[in-house]
Amino acid sequence: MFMEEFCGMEDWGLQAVVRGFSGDFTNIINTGVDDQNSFFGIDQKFDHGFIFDFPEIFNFSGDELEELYKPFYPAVTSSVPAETVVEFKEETPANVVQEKQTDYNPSETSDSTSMAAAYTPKYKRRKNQHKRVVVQVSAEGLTSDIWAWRKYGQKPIKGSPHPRSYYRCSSSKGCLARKQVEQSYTDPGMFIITYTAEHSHSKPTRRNSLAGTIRQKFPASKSSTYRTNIKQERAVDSISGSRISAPETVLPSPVDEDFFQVQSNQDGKEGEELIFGDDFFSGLEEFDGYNLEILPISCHSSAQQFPLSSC
DNA sequence: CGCCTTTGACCGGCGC
DNA sequence: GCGCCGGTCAAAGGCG
Repeated sequence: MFMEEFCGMEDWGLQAVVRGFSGDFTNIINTGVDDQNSFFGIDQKFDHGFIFDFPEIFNFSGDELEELYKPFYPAVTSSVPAETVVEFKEETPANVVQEKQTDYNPSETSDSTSMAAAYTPKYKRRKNQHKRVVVQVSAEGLTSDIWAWRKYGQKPIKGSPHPRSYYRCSSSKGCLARKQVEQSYTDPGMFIITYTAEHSHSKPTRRNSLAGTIRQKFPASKSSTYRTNIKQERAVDSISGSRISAPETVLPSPVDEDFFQVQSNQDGKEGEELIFGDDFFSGLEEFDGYNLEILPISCHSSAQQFPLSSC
C-alpha cells in the first residue's frame, strides 16, 4: 500500500511511535500496511526503517499522524545510530497475490540499504505464517535484548561474508519465538536481527521501582570524568502521543553507587519511566495507567548530572 | 547437573 | 528429478 492510500485511510489509530524516522514524508519509500494495520516504510533521508502500530481504537488522518510523531523525534539526528525496524506479517495463502517476487525478504538480505533498494510492499506467500520484525542495531544493542535466547544453529549465507546465527527463546518450553542475528554486510559495526513469531509468555521483569523512581544499573566506570554512550529512554503517552514526562537530572544513587537515579518533575510526576544505562529496556509496556512506548536515544555525558538539553 | 554453544547432518522449499 | 539453499536438529563438549 502506498502513501496516497495510507493518507486516505481512516479508522485506525496510533498506539506506538516511530523509531528512526526523519519526520519528512517526502523521503519515505516502500511503504505498506500489514494485516495488523502496522504501517511500515523506509526513510531514504536517513536510511532508516520504521513502523507504526495502529490498533482499532483511535482515528487519525495522515497529517495528524505526522504532527503526532514530531514531538518525540527531534532529538534523533542523522548522527545517531537509531534502530532500523521493519515489521511485516506473513501472508496467509488465501491472501497471496501472485506477482513476481520482488519484495525484500529480511532472511535473505542483510542490511537496510538493500532493504530500501529491493523492498516493495507486494505480498507473496512465505514459508511460515509468523510475524517477522527486522531490527538493525549496533553491537552494543545486541546485548540489550530483555529476552533469554538459546543458540541452536549457525549457517554461512550465500553472498554474505558473515554467518547467520539462529536463536530460540529459552525462557519457556513451547515458546515459538525465534531470532536470527547476522552482521551487516555494508556496515560491519551493525547487526541485523530478525525476530520471528511472538513469545507465548510474559516479558521478563528487569525494572525495579524505588520510591517512585525507576533505577537501572549503570554499567560504566564509576569515575565522574569518563565519557560514555548512554541510552536515554523517553516515555510517550500512546493516547495523546505526547511525552508525559521529561528527564530533569541524573544523580548518583544515595543507596547504591553503581546506580544512577533519574528524576523527572514534569506535570508533577516524578521519574516514573526514565532509565539510563546500557542495560536498557525498549518496547511497549503499561505503566501507571499509561500505555508507553519506550524510545532509546543515544546520548553522551561526561557528568554525573546533566539536563536533557545537553543530549 | 543444567544450560549453553558448536557444528555436521538432515529436511523441505524452490528454481532450473 | 536434481541440486542449491536456508532453517532446524541433535550429539558432543564447555562452563558455572
